[in-house]
Amino acid sequence: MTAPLHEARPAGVGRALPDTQQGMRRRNLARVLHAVSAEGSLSRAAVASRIGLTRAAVSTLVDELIRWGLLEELGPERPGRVGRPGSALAVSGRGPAGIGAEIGVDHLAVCAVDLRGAVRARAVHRGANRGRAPEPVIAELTTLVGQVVAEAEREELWPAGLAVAVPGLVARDSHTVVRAPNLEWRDTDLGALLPGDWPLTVDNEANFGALAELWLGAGTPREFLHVSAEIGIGAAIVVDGQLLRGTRGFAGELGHVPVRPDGPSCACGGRGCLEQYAGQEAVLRAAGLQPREDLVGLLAEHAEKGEEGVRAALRDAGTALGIALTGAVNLLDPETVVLGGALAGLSPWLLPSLEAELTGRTAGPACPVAVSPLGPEGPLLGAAHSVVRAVLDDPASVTKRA
Amino acid sequence: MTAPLHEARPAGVGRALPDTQQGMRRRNLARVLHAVSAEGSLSRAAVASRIGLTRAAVSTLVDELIRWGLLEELGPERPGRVGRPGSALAVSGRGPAGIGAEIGVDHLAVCAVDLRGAVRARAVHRGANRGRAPEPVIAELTTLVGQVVAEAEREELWPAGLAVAVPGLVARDSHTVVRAPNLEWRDTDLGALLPGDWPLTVDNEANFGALAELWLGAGTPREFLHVSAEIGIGAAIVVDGQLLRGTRGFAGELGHVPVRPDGPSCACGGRGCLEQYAGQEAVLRAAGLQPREDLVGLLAEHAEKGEEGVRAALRDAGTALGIALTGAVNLLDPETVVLGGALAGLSPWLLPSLEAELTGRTAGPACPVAVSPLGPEGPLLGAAHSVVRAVLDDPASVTKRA
DNA sequence: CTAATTTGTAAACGGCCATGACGAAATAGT
DNA sequence: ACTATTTCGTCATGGCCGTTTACAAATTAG
Repeated sequence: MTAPLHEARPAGVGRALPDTQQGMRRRNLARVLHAVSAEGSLSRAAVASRIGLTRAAVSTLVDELIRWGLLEELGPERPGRVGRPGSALAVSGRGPAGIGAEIGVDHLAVCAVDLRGAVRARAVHRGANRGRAPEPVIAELTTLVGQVVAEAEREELWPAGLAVAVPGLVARDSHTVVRAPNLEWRDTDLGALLPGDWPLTVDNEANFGALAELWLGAGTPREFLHVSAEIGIGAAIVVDGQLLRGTRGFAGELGHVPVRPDGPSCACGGRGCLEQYAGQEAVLRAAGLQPREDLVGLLAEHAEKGEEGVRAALRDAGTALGIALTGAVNLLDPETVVLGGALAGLSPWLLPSLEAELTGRTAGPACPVAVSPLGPEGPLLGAAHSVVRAVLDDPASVTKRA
Repeated sequence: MTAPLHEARPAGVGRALPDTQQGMRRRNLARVLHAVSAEGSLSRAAVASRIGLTRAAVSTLVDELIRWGLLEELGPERPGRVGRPGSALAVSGRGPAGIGAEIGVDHLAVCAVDLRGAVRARAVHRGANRGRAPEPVIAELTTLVGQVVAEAEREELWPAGLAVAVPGLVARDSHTVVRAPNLEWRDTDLGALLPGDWPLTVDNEANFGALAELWLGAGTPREFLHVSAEIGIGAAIVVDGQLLRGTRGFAGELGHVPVRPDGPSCACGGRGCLEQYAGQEAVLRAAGLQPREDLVGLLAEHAEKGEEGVRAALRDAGTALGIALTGAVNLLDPETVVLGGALAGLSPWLLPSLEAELTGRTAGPACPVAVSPLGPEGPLLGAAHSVVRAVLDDPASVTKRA
């Protein structure tokens, strides 16, 4: 059977560039870089056979990537087979770096990641940001960025872009934070506040967390649901290796999926939304605890001590999550569900009831549920890596800037 | 801000082909054909400016497409502006044709669609197929296909492929019907039964229906949810102009989204699934009617007469649908929801309660709900058009076959 | 030590789009 | 009516890019 090729507007490098010889070259540069990056170390001949070009063509492409400082020659490979050994190539550890930043409710963090994916510099600033005006927060963040950039530059890296993860809604393809309830920011344009001549990306921390899971997670599928609870409960949906954002960018609002249609009414206008059962406020209330800054730690502490009320509250939250996820899994048929963010820390008490609900409501084999190994680092790493991926996906872009 | 190019494995023509000059040519041929097809009639210069190539390049591409019989020269355009008028090009009405077939519970249908999208031949065979063995049904279908192909050939069309819509689950990228409850077929390989040297595609009728909506619907968005009820209740999810199939191909199982978690238990193992409230059986039972062949007609008749029991049953089904769709809309943020298949015919009685539920449970503007204008024709047209799209997406493929 | 194998590179080749120029066919202005 | 202008389609030229072919280098097998 012939593979169906239905598609009208292909995404990514494949077609965003005009289909001319220059575009072709540019895409092939990306393919070479991707191949080496994926394998860690590869000879020219290996790259050629992997991406379907000839050795001669790959040679010229590699030359160019080396000239741009994106690829390095490691020297002859250890010969295991007959024939002349290849010369190992690796992605450079001294080229461009992705700068990731995170604006948290109680901290700011910045890190630099090189093309190999290694974190090469980082800086953290603790301190509650809830209710503070954007300007001083961004000023602090700017100095942190400056520190990290300086440290990266000492290691012969240069910043290729800045990506900022924020705990709130970000307008699609913009730098504007539409609403960040936990910071109490509204319609804040970070582009105007952040200095820098680099490309800037601003996105929701949940999205970056999911992307981190996609890029860094162990044995990561290309199709999964990444659930996190920071502000409300959000699910980032990854389909075919890409984030599903929705028409208005509101996709993934798992928190307002109806769990019990006649349940308590919700701020969204609905009734019995998941957030009424598994949201932070709801769980705290059910557990009979007073809120403080580190809610996850609070809950985990008490649950650890074996307090039945707290455990029951978390169990019930898990059940509600399981019901909502059953719906999501039936709709999307993902390979796995990953619990990230605050949910990762509470998973010991959430998972049993969650999985019971999920398997009980599924005919065939239930969708496996995993806990994110990245934990709270996800968003920051995802942000930094998003910049790195941009370079990997279009290496020519690094020469297009002064 | 630079557009993020994140993507690792791009889909479609864009990268499936090796990135060589031949591939480039092939993609550009597709772009020219797409442009003309989208606009109906276009001059070479207009195509050039639209797809970003030069007039000279487009000229040679057009020449090739004309030589292959995919494009036609209509003659000089009516000049409205200064300058020499262009020579209008149109997609040929005498080239390849897509043959679509539908295996329904009470009918077989076949049609031929030309590259312009016009239905040029069709044949229908009424008769209940429930419980019949696959072989005689396929034999009947084969003769219908023969008739349609003969008729198409009289109009100087030649079949470029056959796509079959079946009311059941089809294994991904295969010709095997895993399960078709209403036909009572299991693990039936249509590839072995259907003759022909053409490319064959077999898929679920709901999927083809959604694709028809995507390709033929009025003002069709690239991101929507197509809900249909044939066997069970299914939703085809279209994201960025492509069908979201899920890891195992089971995506879109709206029928088993939990609506009332403590409701009646369902064959799927869950409780309170949508199907328990809006499935055909459930609605019939609630309406107090005896099943017969044409269930939609039956329900519509009685509802039309104003029978309160029937209307109430449909109202309740609409409510349940609304609850399930609220969850789906929150997750996916589609541009619209389209009711197709049996639901389209019953929409007058379903819509009010469905929309009430959907708007009541949404904070911002609710996702609009539309009724498919294609109605029962959807799957058949979608199947035929899928073949046409395959040609449009890779015109060079028509010369690659003897 | 020779034959076989594999790697990387160089030169010639061919395909494809861009560039620039030209004739053709329409409109706009005088 | 006639010329200038604009736009269209095509042709010849040139540059870019991957392929093909050939060859030297480096390793293993015998």
